[in-house]
Amino acid sequence: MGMPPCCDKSNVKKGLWTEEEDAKILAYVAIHGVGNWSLIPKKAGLNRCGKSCRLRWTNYLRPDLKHDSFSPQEEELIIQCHRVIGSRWSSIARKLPGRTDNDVKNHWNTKLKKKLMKMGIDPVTHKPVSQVVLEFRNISGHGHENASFKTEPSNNSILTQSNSSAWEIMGNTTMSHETYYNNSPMIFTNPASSEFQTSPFHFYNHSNHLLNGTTSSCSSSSSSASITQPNQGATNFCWNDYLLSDPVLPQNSQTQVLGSSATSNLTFAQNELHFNSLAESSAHNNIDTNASRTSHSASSFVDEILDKDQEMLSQFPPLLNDFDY
DNA sequence: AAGTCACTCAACCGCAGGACG
DNA sequence: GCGTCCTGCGGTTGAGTGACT
Repeated sequence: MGMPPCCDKSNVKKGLWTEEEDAKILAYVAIHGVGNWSLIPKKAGLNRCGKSCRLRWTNYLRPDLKHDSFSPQEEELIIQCHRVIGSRWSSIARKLPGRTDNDVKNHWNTKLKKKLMKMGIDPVTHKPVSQVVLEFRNISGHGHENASFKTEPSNNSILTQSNSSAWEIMGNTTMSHETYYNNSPMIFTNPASSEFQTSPFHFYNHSNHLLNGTTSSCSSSSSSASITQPNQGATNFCWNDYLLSDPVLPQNSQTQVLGSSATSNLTFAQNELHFNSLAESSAHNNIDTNASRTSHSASSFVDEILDKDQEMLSQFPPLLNDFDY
C-alpha cells in the first residue's frame, strides 16, 4: 500500500523550522484552525510539505504543549504504561497532558531506557536482566554456558560490557528478536521481583497501584508474577510454565526451570514442531478443547492471557481505560 | 584550542487505516 | 468495491550541542 508523496519533495524545504515559519503556521491556525494540512503550506505561504507542517504543529507549536522537562511522576507513568502496552507512544502520551508521542518516545529512548538498564531491568520486558538471560538460556539451550550472571552489574557482567537490553545482548545467538518477544509475556511480569534497588523509581504495586517505597528488594529466583487483587489473595501466574514447558516431553523432565542447570536441548524449531504436532493431534482427539483444556496446552496459554488481560483491566481501570486495544 | 565522542531531540520516512466520492 | 486523500503512528535519522581528551 503506502502513500503517494504528499507534495513535490524536491521543491519543499526540509530541516529545522525558523521562527518566521512558525509564525506563519500560528497565524494561519489562529484564523482558520487546524485541518486539511495539505493545503496549509500553500495558504500560509510556506514552502513546506503539509505533513511537515502538521508535525510541527502537533509536536511543537500546539499551545497546550509543555516544553519543560519530564517530572518523576511523568517518568513513572511512562514506565508503567510501557510495561503494560509497550511502545504505543501515542496511547502513553494521552496519559500525559501536554506531552506528545514524540516527546514520550524520545524521552524513553534517551533517558528511561538507560535508567532501567542501569538498574538491571530489561527495558523491553521490564524484567531483571539476569532473569531474562537465564530464561533465554533455558529457551535456547545455552543454559550450560556461563550460568553465573550476576544480578548486580560488576566488571564482568553483561551490563557493564554493553548498554544493550537483554535481547540485544542475545543478538549474537540464533534466536530472533521476534521469537524472544513472543516468549516474553511482559505484561505479566513483575519488575519488583528483582534484587536490584529500584529507587528512585516506584514500581507498580498491584494492590495499591503505586509503590512509593524508596527501595524494592526481593529475590529474582521467583519466576512468578504475583498479581494481588484488592479483595483477594495473590494469584500466581507462572509464565515460565508456558515458556519452558514442552507439551510433548514428560512433565518430570521439565520441572527444572529458572535457576536450575537443566535445560532443554531442543531447539526452537524442534519445540515448534512438537507444539504443532500436539496441537494437531489435539484437534483430532478433542473436539471440545475448551471443556477439557489442560493447564499447559496451546489453548490454555491463550486463555490464560485473555484471563489475565481481563484481570488487569478490572484491576487497573484508571491506567488502562483509555487504551484502545 | 581543536578534535572527537556521546547525547538529545526535532524532523523525516514509510506504512496503515479511515473517510469519502 | 475501488481509488484517492488525509491523518495517525512508530521507527529512524541527523543536526546541534555539550562533555571529554
